[in-house]
Amino acid sequence: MSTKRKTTIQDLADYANVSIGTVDRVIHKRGKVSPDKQKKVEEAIKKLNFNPNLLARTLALGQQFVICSLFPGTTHPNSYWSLPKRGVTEAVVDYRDYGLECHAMEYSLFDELSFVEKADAIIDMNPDGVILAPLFEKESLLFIKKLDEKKIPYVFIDAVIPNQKNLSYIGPDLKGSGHVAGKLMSSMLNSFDDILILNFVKGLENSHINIIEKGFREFFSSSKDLGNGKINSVTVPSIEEADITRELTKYYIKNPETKGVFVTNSRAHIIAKYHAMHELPIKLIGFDMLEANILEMKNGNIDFLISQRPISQGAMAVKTLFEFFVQKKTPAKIRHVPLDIIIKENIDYHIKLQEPVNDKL
Amino acid sequence: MSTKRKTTIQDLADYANVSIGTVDRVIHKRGKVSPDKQKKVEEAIKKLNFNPNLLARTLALGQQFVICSLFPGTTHPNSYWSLPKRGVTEAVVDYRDYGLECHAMEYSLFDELSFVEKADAIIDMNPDGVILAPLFEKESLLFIKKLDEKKIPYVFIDAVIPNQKNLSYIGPDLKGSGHVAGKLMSSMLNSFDDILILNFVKGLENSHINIIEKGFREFFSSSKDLGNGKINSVTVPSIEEADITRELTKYYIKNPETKGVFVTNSRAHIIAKYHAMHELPIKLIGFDMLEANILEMKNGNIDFLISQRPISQGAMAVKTLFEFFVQKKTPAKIRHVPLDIIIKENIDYHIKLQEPVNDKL
DNA sequence: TAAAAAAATGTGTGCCTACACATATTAATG
DNA sequence: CATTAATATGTGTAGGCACACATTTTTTTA
Repeated sequence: MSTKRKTTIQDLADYANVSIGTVDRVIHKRGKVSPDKQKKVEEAIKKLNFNPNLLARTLALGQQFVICSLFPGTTHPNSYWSLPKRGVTEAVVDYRDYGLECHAMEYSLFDELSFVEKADAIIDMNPDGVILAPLFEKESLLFIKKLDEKKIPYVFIDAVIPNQKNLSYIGPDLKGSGHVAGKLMSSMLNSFDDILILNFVKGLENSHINIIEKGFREFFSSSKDLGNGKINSVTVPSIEEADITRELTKYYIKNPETKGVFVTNSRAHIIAKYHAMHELPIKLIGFDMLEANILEMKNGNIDFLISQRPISQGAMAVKTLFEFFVQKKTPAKIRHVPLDIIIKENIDYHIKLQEPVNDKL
Repeated sequence: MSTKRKTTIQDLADYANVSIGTVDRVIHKRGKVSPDKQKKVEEAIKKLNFNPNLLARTLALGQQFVICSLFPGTTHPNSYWSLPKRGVTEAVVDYRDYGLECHAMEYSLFDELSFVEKADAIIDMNPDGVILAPLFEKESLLFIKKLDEKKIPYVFIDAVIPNQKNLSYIGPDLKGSGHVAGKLMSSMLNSFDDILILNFVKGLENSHINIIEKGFREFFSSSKDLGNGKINSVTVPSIEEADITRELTKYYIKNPETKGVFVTNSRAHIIAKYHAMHELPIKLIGFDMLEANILEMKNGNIDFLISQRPISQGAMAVKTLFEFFVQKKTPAKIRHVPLDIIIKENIDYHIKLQEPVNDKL
């Protein structure tokens, strides 16, 4: 099956009776072209509908882009942060032939110093772009100040520090995720049922949590028909299962009428197991499709999970930087990922999508 | 920022003390290489971690791929089928430089003959691959028989004819979508509430609808605690608003206790308007993020929409064919898209994702 | 008006691969 | 051992583009 060839610069040159060198100067606005030929070439570009071949261009330029990612380390093999990381890795493969390379750096969520160390290492590496999950706000600010100085573009992922010069933020709308959780909770409960909001503290995640909780409460307060029960929030200053269990027991003994729990991070599975063990018919909503959460959802111990497409986030971040480098595309400053509502009945399709792609060659 | 260059075939040649011609023969298993040099080159590939540059390869081959899509025509500007079409178009742009070209064909959902005509046109065109929405089963079977004869690979999208030689099916799990709808409905209603399943007929969609309805009923029958109310189904043999309204009125007068409606296609917006007009507090679940459905959801007249990522479907189909052509990747035969649960609170994020990408260059 | 300077335009090479073709090496045959 | 056949190996070119450099044309200056 043959079809019309694509227009090349040689075609333009022929049309305008000039050499490809002149065409090239026009295309790249390098000047040194007489006005009449300039016009003629521009006419050719329009008339022949010229689109430069990105492949050939890339090949000719032989450019090399190095980006660094700085994410929290994956404590468990299937923890949340392995997912954005996966998205980055997969996207980098797509752009490998275009000269893109990525160095993945990790810091510990329990150690600000590790963040600083890795950040410095990135600065030393002098990359072309950075993908950053700015969970330590203070340290992140110091880091991006250096990036700004070196004019290295950076993309925030998953979390955001407002009013910075980041190229883009790719992640959830935290308040919106609270709204979604509120709606889902209200659809399962009666308006007078009591609800518990459960926060965990670790590092600087606090500020985020507050916004999620705010959104959740906002949903109920925006309607007089809803949320006539109590909505309490408890913050457990630990992510240890023992600590959580203890706090939970304390709370439930005091508040036996609790009908729904909203866990503002990815650890709903711990609560789910607790509910199952104590045969508590309490509705449960949490975040993220971790292995453990998937299991508890399938066991019927989690009713809704809200997922923020962590893999897509990673892939989008890479794509954003690449398009900025190669095509000078300026992305939207804020790009909220869809908040996927996961239930037992549709979770398998989402898992399938998470699975690595098939064999090569 | 400089970094180690990527390994080229020249590097391999140097390492193995042969010419690039020999390297090429090894890479492409063209034979005519002495065993010792063969081994040496293979060693070089491993040691230098060689990955052929897809860009240079594509450029060198100068290959041209032509695919055709055969979808139902878009009756309204924002109808369902404009979305997969959008996905195809956008993906084709991504692969344009790789020599991919797509001819979009459309048939009328009310005219089998138009399908046959376009199908024949595609056969005449002798494309390298086809993306097909096989909504007319009988005619589709004739079409793919011809495709099989000509060894033209094809991908089913949105709908599937079982047991064919299609490269892949990309679309929803229909029964699963019924399960999801069932779960969502049950979460909103009491177990003894009456439910109406609403089907519309147009063309051969019937068979699909039956499966969706089956899934919906299956969900309720699988639990003794649920679905103790009546679950009736009505099939309206038209998609005209007037006809639908009449049938609905007839039904509601006979069944005033109806508490929930499940519309098995994308026309929930019509029912939504009816409910609003008559002030009926009936829960409503439908499919697909059409403009009209989005509006009614925002108005509060639709509770849940189930979306099957129509844009992704189109994009995935293109990607599948391309990877099959270029990288000989064999896709999974069935790829069910995630069933997105859309509510008023998360619809905006999904709309944003649907919007066309930003400016170029 | 010739020479020098400036501006405009053209040419050639590299990027990496695939493939046709040319050449070199080895094996087989009389 | 010379000759042919078979096999192995090397070379050249195309593909579209960017860029450095060479060459031509025009303008300026003495």
